[in-house]
Amino acid sequence: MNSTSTFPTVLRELLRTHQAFLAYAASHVHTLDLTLPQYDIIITLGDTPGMTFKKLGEKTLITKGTLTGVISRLEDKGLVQRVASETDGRSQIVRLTAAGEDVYKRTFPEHLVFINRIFDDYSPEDIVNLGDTLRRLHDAVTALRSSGSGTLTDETNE
Amino acid sequence: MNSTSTFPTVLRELLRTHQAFLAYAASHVHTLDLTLPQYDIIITLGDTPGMTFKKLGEKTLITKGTLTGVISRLEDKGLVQRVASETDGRSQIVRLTAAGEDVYKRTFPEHLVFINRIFDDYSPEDIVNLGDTLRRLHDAVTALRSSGSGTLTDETNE
DNA sequence: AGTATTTGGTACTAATTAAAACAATTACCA
DNA sequence: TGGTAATTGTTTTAATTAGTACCAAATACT
Repeated sequence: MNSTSTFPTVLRELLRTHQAFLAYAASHVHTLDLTLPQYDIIITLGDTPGMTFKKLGEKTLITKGTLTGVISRLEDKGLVQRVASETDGRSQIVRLTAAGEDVYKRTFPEHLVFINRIFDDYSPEDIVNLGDTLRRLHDAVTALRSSGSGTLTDETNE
Repeated sequence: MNSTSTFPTVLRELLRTHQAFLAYAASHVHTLDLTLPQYDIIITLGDTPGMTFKKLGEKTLITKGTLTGVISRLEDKGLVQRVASETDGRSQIVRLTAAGEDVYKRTFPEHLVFINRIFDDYSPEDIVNLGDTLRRLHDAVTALRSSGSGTLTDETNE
């Protein structure tokens, strides 16, 4: 009824749902001896010729400082490699090694099946509505973030 | 169209929305020289006589191992205190100190206004629908988690 | 009573996270 | 052209996170 009720209820549900999804996804990824962010990198680089740290961070929503560590650990495992960009002396290109490609091709299809099992009871329309609902909330938050009190930049997609 | 499209689209939106909300909330909480989990503890303990580590973890969705560190840091700041339970020798009761109560009473109302600004363009019905949508997704995930491959217990809400 | 199991909290490790400071490079612009 | 600003990735720090092992207290079960 009053405005104080929306915060604890609705937004806790957002956190709870997010956590539940991460735990579910991690239960599969951990069988591959990879962490969730590490696997996120693998599937983002899959079927691409590699990409810049900057673009990789935008796609995976991982901050550049964090990304350095994640990539280094994947490099130690021999799954990705850094290549200096030829056009920009500041940039590093990250791409899968042969071993990384192998992990991607071998595990991604089953990962997709595992994840999509969540939506077994969703109709195509339900999924569209879910996406719309989340996008609206996202837009409502980011609209405030730019005008509010933070100094965060508005990171649009590509 | 095919099933591979649901994962990257819809679930990325969940992560993106979650991150955007955390960044927005943190922009306010950081002005209080507190982290988000720390402030979460403060507002959870506010208007209560204190509660057990276990219950505090359930309400804030923070794992017990993590909770020990967060509470210790709040204790160092003089905002909460540990009290041994009188009925159960294993339990510790965590409760706000006078200083903690003061922070809570002084900042929570404005925090609520800050957060609820997100829903300025939402009708009461929109908010109910948002909650329902998130809860359905949460239930879909946890239903799999118990039958799937993890050993996680089903933590129902009281 | 007496042992076994469970429970509540702590300690420890590896990884992620955000934030700020930094070096190298590029872009801009007057 | 020369100097300033912006960008890219690394480094460092403090905090959170999940997970495991561990300890003490409480409960269950003979």
